[in-house]
Amino acid sequence: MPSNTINSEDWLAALYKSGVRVTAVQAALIDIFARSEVPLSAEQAWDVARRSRPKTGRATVYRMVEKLENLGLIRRIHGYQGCSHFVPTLPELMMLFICLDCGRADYLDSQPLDDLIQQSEHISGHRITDSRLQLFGACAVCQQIA
Amino acid sequence: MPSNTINSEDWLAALYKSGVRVTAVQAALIDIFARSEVPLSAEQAWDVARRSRPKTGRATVYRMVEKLENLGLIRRIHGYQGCSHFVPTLPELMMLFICLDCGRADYLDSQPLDDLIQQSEHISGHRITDSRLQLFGACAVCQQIA
DNA sequence: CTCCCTGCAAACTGTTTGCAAGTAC
DNA sequence: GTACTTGCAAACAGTTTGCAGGGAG
Repeated sequence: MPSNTINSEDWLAALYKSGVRVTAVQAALIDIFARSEVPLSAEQAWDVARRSRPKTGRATVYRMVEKLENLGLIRRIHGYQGCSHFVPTLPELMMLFICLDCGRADYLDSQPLDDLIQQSEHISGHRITDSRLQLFGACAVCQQIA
Repeated sequence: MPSNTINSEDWLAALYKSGVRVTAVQAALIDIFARSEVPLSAEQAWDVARRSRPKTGRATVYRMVEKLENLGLIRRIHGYQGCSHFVPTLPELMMLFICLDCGRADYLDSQPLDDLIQQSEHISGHRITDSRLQLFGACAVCQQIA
């Protein structure tokens, strides 16, 4: 299904630019998030990281996740299973669909959402500066299987 | 601003109908959520509850919040400050705006969201069974003040 | 009278912090 | 060499669980 194509090198470059020192742990973590087909929590990322680097510290992963989130490279998703899972951020595509069967995330064109927000701003009189939309259901593939 | 008009009696009736025993603590908690102008966490609801009933147990509040959520009387919001705050559920109005200045919640007409979801279903091929949309910004009142 | 609800305390989970040693630059 | 990172262990916060006593139906 969705091809969350992320370029690890871009991420490393972004980290470097932000003044963060680029280390092996970081490169590993970035790779883990970039490659994962499903949203990962910090805890899960830690588990994966230890498979190749057993001595990786838990706190390191949590700190790294925080940095990646602050830099906007990963994005926290707010869903059924809690609010501690992250997906790589794809530029300008914020509308996220999560399949409740296979767990995979798909990024949808967010233009309709932008329109909706503009419309709501007009009607309500509020100034809307940020939004979170998550969609849940069965993805095209899982519908076939079921 | 928004008038989250909730009828406590309806809630108690819903509880009663669900087989839950109606007690003083429950009535108090329902009142707290119904009256609050801002989303409350279980912890915060506990704090409020103890003002009038100092011996109220923390666990009781957590259990009660869970029940109210399961019954659909309150709804967890997913926002900036975390994902552990709740607002009373207003029937059929799921689109929630949270003011980042005053913290208050406003319910917007969710029809546009329903349309958007239908549209996305068509385009993506996924079957969408649930959604979470949260909007953030400055409410009409806070814009005046600033 | 029965069973659910309550309060208390302890357990648990996910996350954060402090610190000495290590490492990028 | 300097300052940011790391791993470890301990601290922490929010939430859950077990249990004995109390109250609703």
